[in-house]
Amino acid sequence: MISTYEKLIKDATEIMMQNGYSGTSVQMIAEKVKVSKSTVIHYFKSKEGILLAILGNFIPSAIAEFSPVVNDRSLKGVEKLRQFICFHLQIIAKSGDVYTLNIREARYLSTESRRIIENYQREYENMLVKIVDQIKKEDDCLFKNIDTHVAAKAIMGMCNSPTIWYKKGGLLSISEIANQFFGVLTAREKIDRRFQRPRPSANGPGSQLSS
Amino acid sequence: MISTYEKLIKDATEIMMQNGYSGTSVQMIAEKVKVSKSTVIHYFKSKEGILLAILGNFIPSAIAEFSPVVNDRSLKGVEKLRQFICFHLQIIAKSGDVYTLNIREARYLSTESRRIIENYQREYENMLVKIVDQIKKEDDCLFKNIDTHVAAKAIMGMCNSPTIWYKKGGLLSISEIANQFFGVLTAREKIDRRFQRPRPSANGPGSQLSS
Amino acid sequence: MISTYEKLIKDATEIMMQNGYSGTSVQMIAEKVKVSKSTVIHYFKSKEGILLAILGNFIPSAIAEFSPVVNDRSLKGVEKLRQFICFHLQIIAKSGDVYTLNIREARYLSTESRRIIENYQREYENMLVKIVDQIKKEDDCLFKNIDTHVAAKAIMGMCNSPTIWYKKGGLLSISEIANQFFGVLTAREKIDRRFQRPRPSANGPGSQLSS
Amino acid sequence: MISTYEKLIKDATEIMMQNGYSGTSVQMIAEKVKVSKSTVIHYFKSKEGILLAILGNFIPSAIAEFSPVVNDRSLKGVEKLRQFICFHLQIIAKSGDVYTLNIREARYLSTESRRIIENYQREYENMLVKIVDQIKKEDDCLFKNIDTHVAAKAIMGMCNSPTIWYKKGGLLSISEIANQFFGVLTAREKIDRRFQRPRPSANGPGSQLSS
DNA sequence: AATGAATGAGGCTTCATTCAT
DNA sequence: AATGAATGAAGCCTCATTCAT
Repeated sequence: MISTYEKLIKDATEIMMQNGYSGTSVQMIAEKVKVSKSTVIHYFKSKEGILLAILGNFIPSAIAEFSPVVNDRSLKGVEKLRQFICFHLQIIAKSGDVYTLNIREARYLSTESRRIIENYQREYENMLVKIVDQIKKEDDCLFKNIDTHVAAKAIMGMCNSPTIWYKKGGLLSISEIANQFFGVLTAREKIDRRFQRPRPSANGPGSQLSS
Repeated sequence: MISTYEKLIKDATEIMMQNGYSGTSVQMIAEKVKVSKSTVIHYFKSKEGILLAILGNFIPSAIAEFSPVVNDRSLKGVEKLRQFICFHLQIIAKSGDVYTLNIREARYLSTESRRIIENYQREYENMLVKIVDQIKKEDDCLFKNIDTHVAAKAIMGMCNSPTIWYKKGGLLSISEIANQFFGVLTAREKIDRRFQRPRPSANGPGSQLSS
Repeated sequence: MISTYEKLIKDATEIMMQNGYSGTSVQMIAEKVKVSKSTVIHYFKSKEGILLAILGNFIPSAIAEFSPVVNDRSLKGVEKLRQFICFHLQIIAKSGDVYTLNIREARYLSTESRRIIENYQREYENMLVKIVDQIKKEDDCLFKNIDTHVAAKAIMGMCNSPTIWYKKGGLLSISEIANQFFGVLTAREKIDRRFQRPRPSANGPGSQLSS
Repeated sequence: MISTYEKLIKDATEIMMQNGYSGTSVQMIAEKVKVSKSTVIHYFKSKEGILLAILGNFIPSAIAEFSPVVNDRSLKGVEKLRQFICFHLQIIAKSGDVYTLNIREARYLSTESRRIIENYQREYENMLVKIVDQIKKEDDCLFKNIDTHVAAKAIMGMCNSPTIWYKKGGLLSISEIANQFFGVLTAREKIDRRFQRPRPSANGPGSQLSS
């Protein structure tokens, strides 16, 4: 037997992720859960409270789920990155606008709520920061000379973009998109090319970036 | 002497870019321009009309401004990408959430409006598609085996992310962020390349990013 | 102690019957009942909801009140007609534009609401249809060769006309008007009747109308 | 070449008859005539002015058209009634809510406008009053002991009712409805009349109506 | 734990009208 | 003759929230 609160959190998450904060009304949640508006407020104190509860529930559990990968010493950073992208995109496919939801609507929130939310997000993003750091240590080309936090922001932005355009049943599956995103970040010259004759054109991107 | 309409478009753009569509009220615009709410509606018919007018004004002129770069036959694709990122980030720094504004709030719009907006966006994004295409032809590692449109989406997502976190006067300037984003996408330096012939030109983004 | 809802229905009925649907604002009702506009909407969901509630309350109870007469097997159809006219005109005198209110303003209503209202009206009008039918069977001259439904429409139109011109305290009382309307429909030749066999019942309409 | 004013009157009439006074906006008329709202007001001073102009145009010309029948000394009153019903129903079929339009919405009008309109209507209705009067003199059963004005009101009400329910292309044509309405008012055929002078034609409303 | 009653603030839009041109 | 600019008033509705039960 699922408690009212659990159902509330579950459905509120779904609705808010899909409609955004200001696009969601207390009424919408109440209807979905089949309780009264008053009951929703009763549990969460306010609309902000709903958001806070959702994130306080969602983000930590997402972190808990993915942390083992981040902390796995046997994995290369690049592989962790690949898995992170997969993980995040699956969340988006399932729940919608999980991650940006908040800040994007943060205008409407109290300073206090904002701070809390930003902490959650920082924590989540921190997983990515660690991964990028690891990659920078292990790989001699990826993210070279790039600020780790900016890189993390960039990757987060990329990974969140499907919230806008991804549609279930589209041409590409989520895992295909994940692979391609990974490719955008990591695709590099293949090993065998090192032995190919020097390329006639020297001003490829690589050349521009090397000192 | 600036006409009411021009002032309306100008201020409405500013307010909507900053507050998002649903975060903006007709009243807010009216107050800023110092006309009555009725006057705002008089010019735009409806709130949707305001959005449409803004985008119909903004996006085409952004396209007009950047198109020459896209079509410049003397430029390498990678350089165009660098310039695109700079261009887009400057827009964001100046106007805020120009590009995603729309779709993100698209839920609230009529199908018709949505179609129009999506067309604008497609046109804008198309510039990036062309650039990625050119890069794929010229470069043998970047975007290899990646669907051009997915790559464009990925880059757009990355480039739009500062709408969420960028603050004027932060640690990094917009152009620094732009350079780093560019680096995230293109840094592929490899040990063995160090032995390739030195390039005559040392400036361009590469120099800024290398240590 | 009368509940807010009851007061709301009561006053809303009064105001709407008098001012018509579009002539009535939610504000007017709120003021009369001394609650806020929000409260009115709280109870009825929308302005249409008010109309629906009024009619759903009013018409069925009017039908319930008059049905016994319609179904009374001991009464002649003509007598039922007389009573119907009286009944309907009394309603008009008391409540105003009860019956036509709706359809006349039906333009503004959703298809769904319209359907509901038309059903109410059909039910009400059906009482008249039954009466006309009975008359056609019993009387060898009234409504001969006339479509029952058209006759009912005609009579309804006649009976509703006082909504336009009737004023309390005018020259004619409601019951006088009712009698005259009845006469318009049923007055028949007198002279030749003198030669007919005496009718068992002398208290038909004829007796009331003849001098 | 039709003048703007003429087109304005023509289209405004059509729209107002169909939508009622408060159901019609200046904008609607402007759109139909393809001029600006200002132009509409320019010609009529105000929305009330539109109504007044329409009625001042419409009703007198309707009276002018039908008066010859009313004043025709060679026609029986009953025949005039038949023709009046036909005439009025044809107007309704063509123009909609011609007659009741006004008073029904009269609430919203200034006292002055109201007076003017009521005069128009009285004049129109007066044709019917005259007809009823004539019938009362000629016929020994119809409208016996009925107040002439009440009878006229009753008939007007009946004749206006199709504004509510008549739909072009319905089961009954306008002229059929007219015939049936006429029958509702006059069908008084009696068995004993069969022995009065034989009527040549037994079908059609005429047969029912001849004395 | 759960809810109905009630509300104030605000939002978008319609509308008739005035005014200057 | 015809119009665009501008507006104030009003209308319906949404929404988050408070309170008493």
